[in-house]
Amino acid sequence: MKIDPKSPADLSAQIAKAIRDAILSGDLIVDERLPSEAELADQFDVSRPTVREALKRLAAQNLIRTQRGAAGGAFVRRLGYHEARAQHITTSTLLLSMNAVDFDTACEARFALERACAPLSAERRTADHLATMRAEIHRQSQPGLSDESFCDSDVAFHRALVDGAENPVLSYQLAGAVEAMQPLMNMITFTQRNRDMIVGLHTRIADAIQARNAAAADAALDELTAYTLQLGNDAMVAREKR
Amino acid sequence: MKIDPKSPADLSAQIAKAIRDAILSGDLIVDERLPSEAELADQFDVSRPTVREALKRLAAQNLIRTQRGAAGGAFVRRLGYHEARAQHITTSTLLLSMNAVDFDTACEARFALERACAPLSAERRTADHLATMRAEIHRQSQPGLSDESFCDSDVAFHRALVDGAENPVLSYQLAGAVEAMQPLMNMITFTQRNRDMIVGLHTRIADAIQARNAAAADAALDELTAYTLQLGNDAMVAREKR
DNA sequence: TGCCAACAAAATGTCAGACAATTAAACTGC
DNA sequence: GCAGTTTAATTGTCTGACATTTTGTTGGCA
Repeated sequence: MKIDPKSPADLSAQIAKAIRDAILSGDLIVDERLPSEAELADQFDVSRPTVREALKRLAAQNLIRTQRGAAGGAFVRRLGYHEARAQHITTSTLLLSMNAVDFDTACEARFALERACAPLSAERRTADHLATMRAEIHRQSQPGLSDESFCDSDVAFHRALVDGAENPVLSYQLAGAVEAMQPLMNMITFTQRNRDMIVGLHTRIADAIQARNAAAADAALDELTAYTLQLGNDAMVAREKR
Repeated sequence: MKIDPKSPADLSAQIAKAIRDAILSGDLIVDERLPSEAELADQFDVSRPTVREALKRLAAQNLIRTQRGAAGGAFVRRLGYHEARAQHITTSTLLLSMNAVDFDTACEARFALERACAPLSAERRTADHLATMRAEIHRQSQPGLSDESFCDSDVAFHRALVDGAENPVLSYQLAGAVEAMQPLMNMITFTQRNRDMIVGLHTRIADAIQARNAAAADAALDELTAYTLQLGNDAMVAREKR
């Protein structure tokens, strides 16, 4: 691992890159301890604060964790599904919020991906997944629910649908699409009639998944896609009038 | 923005979180300049190195960029598709490589998602997308191509397929699934017969997309999924025998 | 007046050294 | 052998300084 002190890039960025590459290439394996900050400073011929900045960069990317104390130091961190999911959601949310992605595009992407999971979910869903879906449908039917809570429940319902496919990679990928949509969905004000319609479609989806009927689930999702798009466009129109 | 000096968490982590929240909540908008390091140190009542560690954390997440010089400082950065894509791919690759995800699971997820894009791509693909697909098919047919180059071309082909849907959110999401699979695909040694088979299926897919025939594209992708799974399992068996 | 060069100012990048806090391991006395 | 204490290693933080880069300003000169 070498760095170029004459490069225009920050030393701490170069050091971070060198270590990151070592982790990605497998030179450093999970739970392996990196040299101490003082040793790294020696190796790269820089000061300790510079090394620390590099380590903080890696820590921000969840690549390492640090421990204080005698046997402490920086350790290569295992990136679990949970952290990866959280990172993916953050990135996706930021991408949507900072780039003025229109509702239609995000919505289309989300439902297209979700429909890819439905057949697998129909095949493999457990009783647990069904129970979660039913519980969320019940929650969505409660009168006096705030728009935010309704959206939360919506996300939970769809997450159960995706999880039913029993494929953690799929769940991870979908999390970014579904959860990142939430801020956009939250801009919609749901009338009671909207909610009844959505709850009805959710029920049809849950029924289809329970009956292991992929085609019926796909049809219901198709209708839900169209309805959501319509609601979003109505909200846009109302927003512009205001 | 406040921090708690008695919290067990690092001060730099707390400061980074405070600023990150300010960006995510919209208190700080794109291209806005943050206070200088010295001012932040004053505000949070910590030293400048601590502030710097916090800023490096944010820089590692592509949330800010820094400029040196008189009118320099830290600026809120717009997260573009390109950076988001790169981050997503890094996270996905790491997730797959560090968690011993089995080939079948990753493969299933990838092709399920890709099949979700095929109908849209059949509808909207431009001549450019088709040309890229044909070019990659031609490259894959070249004799003497290394396994790595073959995989690269495979990724490029599928990327063109996904891009054909003309939905940047879909392209972004799919990048994680398709590109992160590459290290796993690279473990496969392709015989000439394998390649012929894959090129044939790719040709059928390109033909279907060109004819705007979603059903035919889906069928070909289905066969490609099954064939890839078989190749992967063969490779696993060969690996264990060794 | 208008332009160019030199200089000053502001900001980040880097360094050195020190001390505090925390933790595991070594040691010591019983 | 064990419990309590000490010690050493390591990260976390602070202070102060200097280097580097960039911008703005100011002064002189045509």
